[in-house]
Amino acid sequence: MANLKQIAAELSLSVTTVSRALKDGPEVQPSTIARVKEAAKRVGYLPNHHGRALKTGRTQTLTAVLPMETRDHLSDLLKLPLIEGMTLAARQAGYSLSIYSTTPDDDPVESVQRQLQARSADGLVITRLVSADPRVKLLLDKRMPFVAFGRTDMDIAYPYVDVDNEQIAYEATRRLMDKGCRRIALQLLVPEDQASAMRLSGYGRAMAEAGIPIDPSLIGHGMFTMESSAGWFDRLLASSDPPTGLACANELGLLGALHALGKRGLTPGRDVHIVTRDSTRLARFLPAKIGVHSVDMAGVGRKLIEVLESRIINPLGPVETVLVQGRFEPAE
Amino acid sequence: MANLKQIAAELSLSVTTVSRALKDGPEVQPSTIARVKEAAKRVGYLPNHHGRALKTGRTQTLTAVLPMETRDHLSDLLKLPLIEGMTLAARQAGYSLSIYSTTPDDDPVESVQRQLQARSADGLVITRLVSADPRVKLLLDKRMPFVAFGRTDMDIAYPYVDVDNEQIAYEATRRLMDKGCRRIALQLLVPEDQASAMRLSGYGRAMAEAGIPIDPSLIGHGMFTMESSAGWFDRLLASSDPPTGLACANELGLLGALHALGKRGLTPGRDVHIVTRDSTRLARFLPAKIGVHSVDMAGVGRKLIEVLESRIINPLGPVETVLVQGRFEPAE
DNA sequence: GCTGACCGCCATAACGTTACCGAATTCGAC
DNA sequence: GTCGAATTCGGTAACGTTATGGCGGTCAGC
Repeated sequence: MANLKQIAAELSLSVTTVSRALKDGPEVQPSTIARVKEAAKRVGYLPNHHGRALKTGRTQTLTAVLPMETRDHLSDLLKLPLIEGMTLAARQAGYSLSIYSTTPDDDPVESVQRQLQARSADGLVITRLVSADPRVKLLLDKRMPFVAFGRTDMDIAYPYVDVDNEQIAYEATRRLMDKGCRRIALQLLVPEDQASAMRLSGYGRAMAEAGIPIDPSLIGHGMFTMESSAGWFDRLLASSDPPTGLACANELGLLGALHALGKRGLTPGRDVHIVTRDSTRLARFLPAKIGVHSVDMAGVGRKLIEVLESRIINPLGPVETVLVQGRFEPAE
Repeated sequence: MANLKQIAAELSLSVTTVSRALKDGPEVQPSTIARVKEAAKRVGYLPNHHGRALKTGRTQTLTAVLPMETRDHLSDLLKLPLIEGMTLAARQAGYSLSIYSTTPDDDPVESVQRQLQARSADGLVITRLVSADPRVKLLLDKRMPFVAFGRTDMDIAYPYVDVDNEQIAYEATRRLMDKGCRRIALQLLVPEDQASAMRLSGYGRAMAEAGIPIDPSLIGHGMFTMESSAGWFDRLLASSDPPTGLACANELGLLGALHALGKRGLTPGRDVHIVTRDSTRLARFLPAKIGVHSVDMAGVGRKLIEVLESRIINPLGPVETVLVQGRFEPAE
């Protein structure tokens, strides 16, 4: 409703001067700036987002592309603190955050293409990277500021924030070994997923150090729902040589595994040792002996926005990369 | 990059004609429409969001104001399917969804004021309504299309989607009674919260029907974290006349309660009967006997967007209100 | 053959903002 | 007293889109 023209008319100034005064332009007399700001406050002026965006080409919005693992909205719970961390940080930096959820039916590359063409965001957050993720090259080519949550194994420099999945998986495996486990099961998401690859790598490193050969049948893929985790772990428990330790992919994987254990009357921490990621602090509240490590996902969200923002401000600056460590609960 | 002017120049048409052709304007020859559309596809034309918004006053974005219960990102988990349901429905309707997270420090009314002044959204989703919510009147006055997730007890017509908390709490309480419980504890969020008020009402109705007087000491407020729930329930269990049944506020409340039970070596389903809401399907996977009922939060999200959309299209149309029922797991 | 209706298209203006250039005034310096 | 520089402001144009009035041409009706 209130716009520059109205303020200008009221103060007998030009629109240009009002615009400049509101951003403390050096070409405007201090007394005029004060008058303009007072009037702007009085009429409740807020700059029109679209007028500004049209003129400057910058939109003051960021878009996060977040994949849903399944069609029926059973997503990894750590997304919630991630979203909340991102929106708060974005707001603080003067941006608004748009969420673009994609289903497994959506092509990830096409989703990014859409965002590129619509150019309605100043920057993009992409997640769930795969080993040779074509989106990275695409966004770099098109010079669209972005930050990745996750890494690729490509030999290109690009800004990312990632969790040190390799180290986390290594430590998780070591913890299970400390409990005496030698047959250790590992939950992963999709094999192409870089985070899963890193976790497998950390798992492999710990196993190699201990001189334990890796049994592929103990490694489960597609563990993003409680159902798949429960079914998979149930089959493992029924095998002739069941695992004595388990490293879960996330809270959902944990709950599925607990379900399978409960069905068989087994007790976690006694019959099978379990370590899980727990960014929602859910696992540590369960009345069961479970080793937990957590990653501050809200912090990751904030960091993502920070990196993205500095990328937007200075697209040619140094490429920031952040590697976030997990925090393990002290072993009892 | 590609805009109407380029297409017009390429086809030796006017910008006006191209614009009309792309929306199948009746004033344009069918053959011209075909030519324009072909060219648009070829150059990868997508309408500039801000140019259109500036001209038409409509932005094609919706904003959902979502409060975080605590400062440290431990929010009610049902928000995740809610967000996913909303973004998908919004995308399908041609809108993008912006998330505006608020902390407990933010004033809810001021948050809405901000959105109003910035007028960068065509519609608003507000949540966590209180009994006499000033936001409803404010938005109605300013003629900003909105939909509420939750209700007030004000005597004004406004569009909302709500969960039938009264009925759910009634049924939950009845279930606990069927198990033989008479001392039934109830978890609520903030007392001003309308959802909590409804749950208290349904609880009261069931108790009255059974002729059981209500013991205020069994009703806990502020149960949005696992910690608060655990502490509260632990104190209840330590009392001289501990509860034998518990109706949890949500998954977090449940986990807190389970924690308190576990600490004392008590077993849910035997020592204390528990019923909980479970929109993430988390509770039913726990290896514990817990009665669960769920609300399809993704469906609620979709419904919210549907109602909001029809509100935007026809602001003077009938006020849609939707009451979503919970679904109880069959009692064993 | 003239009128009027209609079809298909164009030119212009406007949404609110900012970038750019230019103009008016003041002031100090010589 | 003249000149140039600095200060302070205004006018114009442009971002990409759509709404509006209008304009030439065709065609049916009388």
